[in-house]
Amino acid sequence: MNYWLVKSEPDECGIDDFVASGDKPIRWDGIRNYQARNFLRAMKPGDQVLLYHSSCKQIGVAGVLEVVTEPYVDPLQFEPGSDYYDAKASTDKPKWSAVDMRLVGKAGQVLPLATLKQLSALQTCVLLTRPRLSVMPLTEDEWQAIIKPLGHLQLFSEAKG
DNA sequence: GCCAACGTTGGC
DNA sequence: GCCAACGTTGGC
Repeated sequence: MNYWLVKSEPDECGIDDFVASGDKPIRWDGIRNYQARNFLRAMKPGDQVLLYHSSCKQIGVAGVLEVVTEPYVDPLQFEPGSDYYDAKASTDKPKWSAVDMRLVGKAGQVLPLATLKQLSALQTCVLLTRPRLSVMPLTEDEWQAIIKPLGHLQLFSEAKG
């Protein structure tokens, strides 16, 4: 099993969207960066994923997701109306991939970026060393270092409240 | 293949 | 709104 971190603006797709979706997975699509895509393509069902909220009031880790499908062709690349349409992609030669994820749990509080920056285990973490990458792997040590201070996770049934 | 110009991400 | 850090594009 692998560990990952994905970034999203909560206005686009945040932890509360996963809470609202409950058991039903949400498609993680619209990745249009090759490095991020290549990491996404390495995802397997059962992999654990931290959801990071970016460009918002409370920047930081908001909860835990789980990969539920193998990576598959992102359909948005073929939809001319979509923000994620790619004229150079064809059904013969698709360029971009997506996976489905579902909520594992929502953090009681967002674990802020400022706190992450202080964790010694994260000093070499891709999150802090490589800006602008929206899908990245985490080592088990990095995962543990974030999960601990993240505290109790509300399961989707709880989080719905 | 090089590199300048431009666009995007994302924290502050 | 600003700007640093990148990635992409396109001329040559």
